[in-house]
Amino acid sequence: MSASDRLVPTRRPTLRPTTLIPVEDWRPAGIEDLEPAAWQALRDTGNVAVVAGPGAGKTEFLAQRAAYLLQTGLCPWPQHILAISFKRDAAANLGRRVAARVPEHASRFASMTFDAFTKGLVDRFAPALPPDWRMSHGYDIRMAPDSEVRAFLNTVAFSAPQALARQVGFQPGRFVSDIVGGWSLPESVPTDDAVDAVSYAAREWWRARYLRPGKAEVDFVMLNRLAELLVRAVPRLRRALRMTYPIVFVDEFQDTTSAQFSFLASVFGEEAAVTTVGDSKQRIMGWAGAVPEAVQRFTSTFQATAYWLAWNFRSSDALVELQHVIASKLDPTTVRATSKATAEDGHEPAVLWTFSGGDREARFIADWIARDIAGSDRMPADFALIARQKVKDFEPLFRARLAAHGIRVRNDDARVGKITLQDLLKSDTTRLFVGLLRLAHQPRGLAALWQEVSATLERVHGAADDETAQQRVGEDLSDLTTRLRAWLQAHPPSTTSAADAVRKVLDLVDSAALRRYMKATAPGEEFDLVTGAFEARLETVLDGADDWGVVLDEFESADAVVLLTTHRSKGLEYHTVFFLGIHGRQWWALGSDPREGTSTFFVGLSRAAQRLVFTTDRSERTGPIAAFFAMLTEAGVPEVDQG
DNA sequence: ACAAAGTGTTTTTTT
DNA sequence: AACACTTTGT
Repeated sequence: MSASDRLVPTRRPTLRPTTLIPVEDWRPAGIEDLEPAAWQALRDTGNVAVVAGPGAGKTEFLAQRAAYLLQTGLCPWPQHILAISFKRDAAANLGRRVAARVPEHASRFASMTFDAFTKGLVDRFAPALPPDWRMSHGYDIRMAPDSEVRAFLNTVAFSAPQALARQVGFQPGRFVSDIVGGWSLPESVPTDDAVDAVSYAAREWWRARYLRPGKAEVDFVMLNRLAELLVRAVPRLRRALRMTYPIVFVDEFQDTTSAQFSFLASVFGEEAAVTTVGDSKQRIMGWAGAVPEAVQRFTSTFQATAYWLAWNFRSSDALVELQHVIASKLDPTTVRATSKATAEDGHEPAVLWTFSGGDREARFIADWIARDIAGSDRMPADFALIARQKVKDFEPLFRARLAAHGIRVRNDDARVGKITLQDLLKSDTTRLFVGLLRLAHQPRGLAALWQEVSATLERVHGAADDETAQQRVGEDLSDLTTRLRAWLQAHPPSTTSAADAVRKVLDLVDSAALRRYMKATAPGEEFDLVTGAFEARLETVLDGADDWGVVLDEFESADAVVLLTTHRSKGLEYHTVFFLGIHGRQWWALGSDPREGTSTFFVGLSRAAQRLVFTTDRSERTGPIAAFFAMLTEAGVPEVDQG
């Protein structure tokens, strides 16, 4: 999808709905009911700040509010709702949820990331930038590494006028997010040096990377600033945006950066009805530039009404109780949530296990998980191993100990070739290759996968709206899988190299067309990097396998115990969570920022639906980490020494 | 050649 | 805070 398609949705003409539901008759679809505060927030047509703790169903709330506004005509045809998320995953999830709830209105719900939206504006309207900021040779996207920011700040301190030289010593880690992100571009580039340090440094930054001969170089913060300038400088654009999107949603608002906040205020500050959802107790991106009190700032700047959701659909009553102890430390005014999840019998909800060493810990937990799976209908994917940082260090031990029970471990952040496992597994190229191999290996019973693969191939060959072309793609796919099947049968995994397998697949598909398609639809996803990583992953999983089905299962590791950082775990949930490494070495930053550290602790422990196991070693419990143990004691979490 | 001193990293997403 | 790695000093 190109940027212009996203900005003003033109995919296909939206049919005007014939029937609208009267406001008083509207009922939520797909769920039983909403809590009273959610009903109020849903019906509030002004700016709304929804404060919702873990498990409150933020995505569901937004989907229901979208359904309500679209079905009752409060967001009248042909106007759209713009839903902004931070991650692509979250944007896609919300879009899918709305499509499931109100398919007839889904085309008027635009769910995208902040960066996709601002980049789309820049790409479409760059020629309308004020003369000083006009691009002559396009731009490249490149994030400056910390070292480069450091070097830049040194140069600036050296070249700055005497009066400013001392003040431009900005923190390199915060410079782009706070200083560049907080500086609104003036319509003409200031020529006067005798300004404040912020304007001086920001202008120099733009000079070095953007206002230079040749191709400009930008990061997403700069794209945001350019988009904000465009909307400010081109009144017709601002009007068009407000006409198209009278309703705006922003998810995970506690993580909003200076630039994003200022963009929202500038574009949708008046007229549009903005709904934000978030939980300041889960603000763990402060170090990356999240503004300290985004929710409060929103409420005052946008004169929004705040609503507090108090139901928890995720966690059992006992775990909600535990969460409340920690939540109260972060915000003493927090109201205790009400668990709407059924507590399973026979579980100890929360416990602290102490171990004498990492190997002992991995073995004990692996045995425990294996026993639990054997005695229940749970799967490996119901278990998560969460740690504050450096999960890579935990990986080998847990992998080995769980493998002894035939259980896989997946670390989505692990490097495969030059990308992460997560990026590899999510890539369309990978999904296509794995799909083809699966269809070739197992010809029957994979109708849904056949659908997915042929849909991808139709898009690759531009056959989406052409029935004869679609038929040809279908025939080609049959032929391709037949030939690949013969090859797989002749080449068992044990005697095959990953390089040969990748070469075979690339040989059978129209790889030139695929490369072109990927370049157009996923420009950030380098085809060669993905195929390289695909080969690397395949090589590792080929090792010792004697069946292609097993190889593919191992490749995807869809059903595996996941190993992830607390940050990555945000928004996810698992039946059983092992929160590893409750000690000072993992939590070294707790002393310097107790608020953010405690929030990180809160995020991690609130992922558990039924069972939560904290683990630690026998090291000292003094220092800042003592606060965690005090909270666990206060919550009545028993401690068991497991040797 | 080796020790001391210094630096970077840790938690991350966005086309 | 703690560890890995690099640069500097003797």
